[in-house]
Amino acid sequence: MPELPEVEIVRAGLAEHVAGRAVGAVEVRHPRAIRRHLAGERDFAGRLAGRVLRAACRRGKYLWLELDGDEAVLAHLGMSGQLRLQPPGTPDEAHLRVLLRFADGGPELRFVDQRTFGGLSVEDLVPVGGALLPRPVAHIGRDPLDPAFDFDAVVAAMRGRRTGLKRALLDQTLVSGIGNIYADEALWRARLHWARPTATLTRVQARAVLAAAAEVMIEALAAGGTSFDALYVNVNGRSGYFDRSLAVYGQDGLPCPRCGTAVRRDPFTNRSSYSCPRCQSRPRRPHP
DNA sequence: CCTAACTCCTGCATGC
DNA sequence: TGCATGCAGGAGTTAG
Repeated sequence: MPELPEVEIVRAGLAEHVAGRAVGAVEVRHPRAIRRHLAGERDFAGRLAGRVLRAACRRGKYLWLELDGDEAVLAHLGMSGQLRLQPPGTPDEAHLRVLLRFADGGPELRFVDQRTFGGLSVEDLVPVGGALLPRPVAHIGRDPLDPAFDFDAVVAAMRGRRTGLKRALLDQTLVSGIGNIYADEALWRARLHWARPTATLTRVQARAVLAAAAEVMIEALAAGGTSFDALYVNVNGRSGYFDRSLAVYGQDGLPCPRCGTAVRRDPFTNRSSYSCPRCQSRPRRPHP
């Protein structure tokens, strides 16, 4: 569910409320939430107790809290994960999966996840291309909001792919942080069709869609993220309101804000793509 | 090597 | 009302 802006808002909340605090008792309420921590529940809880959480970091949709000693608690929210701060004693949320208490007795950190696609794990930090990343994040590309994001290199790599443009935007090894919502919004802003073969893009077009992705995600960040329901909230349980600013995503049949043509929904890899049929003309030879 | 379908879950809206 | 179906903001795994 959450894409870069939503994950960044959560990261900022963790930096403000959790960084510098020592972990106390940890409770794993659902084993699936730590399935990527191969050593199991006891190891997970034991490894965290007494450790101080340092900086809150992010790459794409992954976020992590550095621990002393080249390790980190890695979190991925999947489709429905939330990290929330709650006063001790707050009743369990319906889908509470992991509970982190702190030695100072202050607000607890709770991982809540309806669909259990997300999870937590403790990982080694490894150097990758000038960054220090949790091992499972080593293959994830930089995101367009990263100061070190290399537009020229990504443009070249994208044009070398034999796939459709939206598939490329969603490939987290090429460019990270973009999900189904912001891919559709970036394509609309750049007036490009989701099935456009990446190999036929000009450099200017490829750069434009990446710039549009950066732009729309910065705007969403400023609006507190996109939320259609209670499934996305920040660490304090508040929703964002960027959904009011979406041009095409979820706007099937509604007028395109630019030309008034009805927005169309197409099936796309068992999900949906939303686009304006007039602004985003279908390529002569669309990528299947 | 690269690309794409499949798969893991729960809950909700929709239609018969 | 009850039940089946499809769909939802993700990504690792596997098959080709």
